[in-house]
Amino acid sequence: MPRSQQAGLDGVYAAIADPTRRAMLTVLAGGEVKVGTLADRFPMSFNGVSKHVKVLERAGLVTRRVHGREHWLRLKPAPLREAARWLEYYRAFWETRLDALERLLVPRARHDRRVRP
Amino acid sequence: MPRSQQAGLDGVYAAIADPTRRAMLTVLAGGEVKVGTLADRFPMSFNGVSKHVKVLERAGLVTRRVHGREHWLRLKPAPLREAARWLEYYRAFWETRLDALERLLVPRARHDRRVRP
DNA sequence: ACAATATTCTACCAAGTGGTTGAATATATG
DNA sequence: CATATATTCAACCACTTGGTAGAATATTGT
Repeated sequence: MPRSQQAGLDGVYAAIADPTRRAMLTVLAGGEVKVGTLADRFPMSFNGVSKHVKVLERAGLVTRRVHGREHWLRLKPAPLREAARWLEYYRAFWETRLDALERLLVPRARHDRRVRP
Repeated sequence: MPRSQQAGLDGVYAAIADPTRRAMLTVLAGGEVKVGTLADRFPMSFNGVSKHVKVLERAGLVTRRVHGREHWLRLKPAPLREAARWLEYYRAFWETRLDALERLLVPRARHDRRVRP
């Protein structure tokens, strides 16, 4: 799988590495909320929240619908699916290579043959 | 699931958010390598590589076995398993809530009933 | 003992992050 | 119109990050 397809995921992993932003996604999963409503739920300045939202937007995890002076935020699950898929793909790939290596190095210590006392 | 159990994963997600470090994990999946050998494979100073390795170590993804003047690095897949598990868990959680909401809001536009012309 | 090797540690730099405050902008309401 | 509301933008701060270079440390080989 080409590096180019992977590039977009950097932002997603970076975004979910922050517990505040994960908490925001959980709030967003309950439906659209305004930036201000989101800000009320976090022990942080309005602007602090606004910045986190921008990070989530840049990662493609959240979209914004401006209605008058209100900005409504909506969770976009697609990049999460991608991120989960890739992580699992790589996890399996890395682990398989590692397991294969171990099988090569450890010369098959059979379980059904007892060591002579 | 308590927040405390989640805390360790921040480092893992942050670590894999960097493509250089993901590439390093792929190299490490091929078996133990010295820091220097790893450094030879990346277009970066030895010290740069050493720093990335420390990030991977702090995230628990890599362990170090010092043998004389050589430091051998080994991939530890356990935190990756955890990270993949949690990401999938949350992905499903967020998406399920979102889907439930959509089912609530969109009042079941049946497919098998045609609109009158 | 000496020189080469493998590595970290310290210091530095530019850029990014997480957070703040204050000003600016756009919109709604009296 | 004037004012309150919802939000961004700009500046700033302390800290982290990704990278560099140079000095220090530990080990090996001659």
